[in-house]
Amino acid sequence: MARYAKEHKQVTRQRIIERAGHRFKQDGIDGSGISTLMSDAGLTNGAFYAHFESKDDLVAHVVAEQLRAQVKQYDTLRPGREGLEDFIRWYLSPEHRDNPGDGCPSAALLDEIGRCGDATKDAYTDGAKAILDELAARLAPEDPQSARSQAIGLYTMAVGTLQLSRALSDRKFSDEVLEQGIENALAFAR
Amino acid sequence: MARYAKEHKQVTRQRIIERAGHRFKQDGIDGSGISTLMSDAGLTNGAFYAHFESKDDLVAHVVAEQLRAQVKQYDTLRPGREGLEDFIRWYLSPEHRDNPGDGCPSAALLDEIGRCGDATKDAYTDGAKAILDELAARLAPEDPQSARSQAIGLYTMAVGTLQLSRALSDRKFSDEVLEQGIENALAFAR
DNA sequence: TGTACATCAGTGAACGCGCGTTCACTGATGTAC
DNA sequence: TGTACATCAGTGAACGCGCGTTCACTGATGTAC
Repeated sequence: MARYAKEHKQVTRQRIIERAGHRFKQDGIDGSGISTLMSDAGLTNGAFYAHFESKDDLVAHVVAEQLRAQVKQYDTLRPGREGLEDFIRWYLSPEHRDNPGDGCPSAALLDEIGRCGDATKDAYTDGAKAILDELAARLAPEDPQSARSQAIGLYTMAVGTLQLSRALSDRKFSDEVLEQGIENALAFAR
Repeated sequence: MARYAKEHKQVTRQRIIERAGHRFKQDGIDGSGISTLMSDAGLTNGAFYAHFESKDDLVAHVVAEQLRAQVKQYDTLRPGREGLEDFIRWYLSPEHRDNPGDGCPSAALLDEIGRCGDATKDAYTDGAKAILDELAARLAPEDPQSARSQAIGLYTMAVGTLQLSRALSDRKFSDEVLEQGIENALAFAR
């Protein structure tokens, strides 16, 4: 092995975290083994413990990173309520439904996170607060209290709708759920 | 072993399915092994394959049974919209949040079901249709089209809210999510 | 009425496998002299 | 300038364990004679 630049190990660690995010969202946390995760990052299983204390430790960092990425994604939207509509239409699209690995971590992993340890739940809690703040700021900057409530309703409805659409084997029904979900979310955000 | 009445094996099978429902909702599907499931039903691991073809086969039957039970539960509510309010207040209660094993299968397992095979998704799809029909009938019997859309919004928001509350390690924040969720759901169902 | 046998729900040990984790080792590089 | 050594990210085999699954067996009962 070559002797690398100072930031090399950090870069590798970041790559593991990002690829693991994709894998977890696709196959679930319990459904993703260390060997697969390391192979996704172009490494072998043995190197894992040079980067993380345990699988739980990785999971907590992945969850934090995933929610951070989702907040960042909001910056690419149009400002204010229009951006919120963009978000809803992207979130409840068939493309998002069919590509969980590239999508929202909450939709892919929320019930599994509920069964994780404190470190992971702490990471999720921090991320969720940031996401709800971001949504609330776009909903009603002048009335923080009702905006917060509305943000919770909007986000939970979006997450639940996408999860439901993914659990349905009837394609037409699944499409209908997404379409009605967009109407519901747009109406709720109004 | 005693020689049993004709329905004995069916009764045992049903017991396995019901206890497995509780276990799955508590520990996840991937998180529940055959030995544990059989021990929950008062049996040993070897008997499993006299009742089910495979774990997947059990999962599909458990999902079907769980949603059937949830539809049945609606019969215990007051009729019409009032019953819907009872449902929302029960669904988004701290008791429900803290006892996933006795609660809603969608909140506990929805994203995992999305990663299951066709048999399980088929079972979920049938059950979800029945639940949405039940909710829609209570929302607006006179306008089936908008009632269906509203039912989808109400159910997905309830599921997403409960999941979110379970994933938060901050108790106060979790309580707040439930309380705002009740307000959101009641407003949405109106 | 008594005995040999068929039934069959359930037992429990074993199968190969992949899990999370550990560890002795590799080998390309920078550094010391 | 050349050589011996320290560094350290990464390798890959191995650990014990629990997974889903298989199977020879058990033993209490009903039935046949």
